[in-house]
Amino acid sequence: MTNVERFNPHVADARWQKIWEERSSFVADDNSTKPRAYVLEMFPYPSGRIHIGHVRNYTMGDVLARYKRMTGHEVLHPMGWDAFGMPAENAAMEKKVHPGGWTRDNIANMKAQLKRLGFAIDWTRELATCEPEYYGHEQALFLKLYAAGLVYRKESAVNWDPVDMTVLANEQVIDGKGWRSGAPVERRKLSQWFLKITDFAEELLAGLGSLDQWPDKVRLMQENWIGKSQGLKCRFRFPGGNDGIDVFTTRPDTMFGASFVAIAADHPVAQKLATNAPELQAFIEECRKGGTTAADIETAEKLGFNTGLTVEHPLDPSWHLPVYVANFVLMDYGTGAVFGCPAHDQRDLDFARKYHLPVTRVVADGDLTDSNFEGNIAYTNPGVIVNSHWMNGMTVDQAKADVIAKAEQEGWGQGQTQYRLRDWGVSRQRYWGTPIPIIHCQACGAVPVPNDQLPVKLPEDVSFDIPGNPLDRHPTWSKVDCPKCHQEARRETDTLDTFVDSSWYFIRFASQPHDKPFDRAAAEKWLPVDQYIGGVEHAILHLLYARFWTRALSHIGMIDVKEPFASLFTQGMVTHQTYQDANGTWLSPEQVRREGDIWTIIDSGAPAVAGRIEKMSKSKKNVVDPDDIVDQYGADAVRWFMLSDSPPERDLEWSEAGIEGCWRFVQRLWRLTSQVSNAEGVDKALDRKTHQIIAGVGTDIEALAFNKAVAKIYDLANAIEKAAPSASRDTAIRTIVTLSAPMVPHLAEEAWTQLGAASGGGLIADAPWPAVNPQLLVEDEVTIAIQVRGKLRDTLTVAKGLPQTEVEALALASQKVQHAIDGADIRKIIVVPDRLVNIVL
RNA sequence: GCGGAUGUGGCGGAAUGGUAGACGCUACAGACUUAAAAUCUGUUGUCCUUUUGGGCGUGCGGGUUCGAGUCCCGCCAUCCGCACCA
Repeated sequence: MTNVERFNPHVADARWQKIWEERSSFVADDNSTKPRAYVLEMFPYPSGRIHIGHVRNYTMGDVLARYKRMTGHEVLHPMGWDAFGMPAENAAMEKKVHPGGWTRDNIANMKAQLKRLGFAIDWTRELATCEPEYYGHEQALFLKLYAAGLVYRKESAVNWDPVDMTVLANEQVIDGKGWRSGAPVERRKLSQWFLKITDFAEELLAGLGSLDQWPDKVRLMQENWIGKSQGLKCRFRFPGGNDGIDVFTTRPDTMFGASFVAIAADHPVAQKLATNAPELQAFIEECRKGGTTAADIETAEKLGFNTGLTVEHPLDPSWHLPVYVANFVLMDYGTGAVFGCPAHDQRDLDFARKYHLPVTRVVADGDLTDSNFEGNIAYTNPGVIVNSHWMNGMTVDQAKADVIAKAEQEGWGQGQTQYRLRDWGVSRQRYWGTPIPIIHCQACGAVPVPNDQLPVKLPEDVSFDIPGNPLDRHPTWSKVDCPKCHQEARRETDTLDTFVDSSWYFIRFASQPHDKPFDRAAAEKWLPVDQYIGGVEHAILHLLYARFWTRALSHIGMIDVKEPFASLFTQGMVTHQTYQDANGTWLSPEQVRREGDIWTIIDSGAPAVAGRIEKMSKSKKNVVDPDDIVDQYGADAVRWFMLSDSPPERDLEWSEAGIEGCWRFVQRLWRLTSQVSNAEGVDKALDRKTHQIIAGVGTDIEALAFNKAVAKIYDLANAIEKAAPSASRDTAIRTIVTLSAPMVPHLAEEAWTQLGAASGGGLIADAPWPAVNPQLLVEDEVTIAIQVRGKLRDTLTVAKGLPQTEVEALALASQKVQHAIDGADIRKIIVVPDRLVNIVL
């Protein structure tokens, strides 16, 4: 093939990208009458450079978007920037740059990087959450939710870093110390804004049932996060009084097994007692100090403090139980108090053994019905109720219902549904976020900023040379008059959690008027997102918040969409081999050389160790920069690599050999396009292959099984190369270019022109997906497997639809089969039409 | 601890209960070339025979079935998520 020039991506990529842009090829038409497809990948945080995970994510979405265009859809495939957040403030502190400038520079760089990959994106809808045109509308939505009673303010405990003077997220507290300052973190009470996501707990849970295009894993994670449980809330009264301690339990059936009541350190009763009990005060302090890491919790001893108080058992007021303050009871779940039934709860048992409390069996463990419970492993399986007066003999479920009914009838408790989900605290004491549009007035309280004063813009003149929230110490920004009474007042200086920004961007993509967040009718035309693609790390927070926000907007009548993402796909990571030297210092792959199974450091000749294949990370020096590989191989080879081999939900290992292979295939495809012969004649076998593969690739792309689609295209390429020139072969060549167009669009455009298919200057991006001739999908000859006792002995190629008796006869005529039967009696013969014959001896 | 996923050649992975290993990578051999690159043609699960064939093979042990990588039961390993949630 010396006479054919190579495909040169360094020229072709940019040329086609320019043409797509000039022709607005990928701008979505709101008024189109075609069926719609909204394809969305999770928008990136503008950290500065795109990484290979972005490339994989956006390539997948791009293939789907381009395929949908080719199959006659009006496609919305937008891109934007999740542009608020802490890294910009950290950069401001470290590099003395303004967060806005830093962020906008990063966006410009990353946009240029994305453009080099030739994604079919409607850039006219680009948005960045840090721009007032976006966050101003977010403020308006926030105030709508506020007006609807879905936003409130309450005192809440936060992690406070006393050096940086800021609130830290739980993830930023490491071993009880601030991740940046290293100072011990304090628990502080601050007034914080909350969104009432718990109002939607049941809806969000029930809604998961309708999301049948979501991974089960993600639905399950959300289900667990919402954490619905049902049980009894009841009061254990102080003797003789009406006051008492409210307790929530999912096991009311075990109430006769109770031996103590335990309350959280932060429980009001404990707090009150502690005011004149220094020992209890000290114990409470001790509880608060306890670590919150997984290891801490697992090894933490169950500790309690006997308050000396007793309470009456609701089912027998003469029976008094001691009240402990215990370190394993959480204030923010249920009522912050539990009754302990040691025989049937492991924590309670640990606690009871330590403090020598009674352990009474009330659920039979098989034949074990003795009220005295032995051992240190609680029995939590189903069983029959014993040692429980009138409940004896009931099942656990019967007893639960019975106790709840009794409690409700007698008025000391009621059945209750409890959720683990808490309201969403959205206050952040930071600069680089959406200002919360509220004004605090001494006289009027919290007053919403009037709509005509939105957006509340961030001030530009801020300093980051001292810790704390720059908005808080800005000399003038927070000083405003109350919109109601016009007295001096103060702006809220907290900003919104960035998860709020990402909770509605997909609506703004669908409709972006200047004067309101979105136009209802326009947004509803596109929504819900038909296919959402992103990392599984967002399985809970982002996806739950976005679902909540959409439901909240629906609740207040702003949009009639319940679930924002009809179909969700979570893609795997891109991994790469790691290397270390003898001292454990990480080495980049370019620093090492392989000789057989021995790895050496190129510079020094010292031995290197090939480590685990891990997610690309700077610290492990195994990153590959997308720009570098696009420089080297062009966009199409990189895109092809991202789609090949690994199923998209699994991790993909980057490899030099792999990308080389992709480069070779791009060239091979290019060479094929020069082989159009204008020969005549039909090659029926190739026609069949072509049409089978058209059908298969389409099915695979719709299922996001890109690795399988890629394999089928290879298969067709192999078949074309082996075929003799014919009209069929020329058609197959045109077809393979079309089929691969969503994956390698630059090459496909180039080839399309070369093939003369682009008469009139048409683009393959606008070309229709090839039609399948169903007749060609049906083989007229089939290969039938012949088994003897389930083992393959021979294969026969026969006409499709050959009658069973004839197939049987042919099978038995086979020498190999006769040899395998070896004269034995044939008990029966199973015939699966057109597939196989199994001779049973 | 709870929940979930995964386990197939040297590697990534294919396979509506019906011919296991498609397709790619690697490796090896050959062709072309002065040579290299590129390209092309083979071979590439394993063992025995080395031609015909045949045995064994989808983490392990059972089961259902004419037939199991696939379905059921019990283990093991790895990975992920959640976690003192009453």
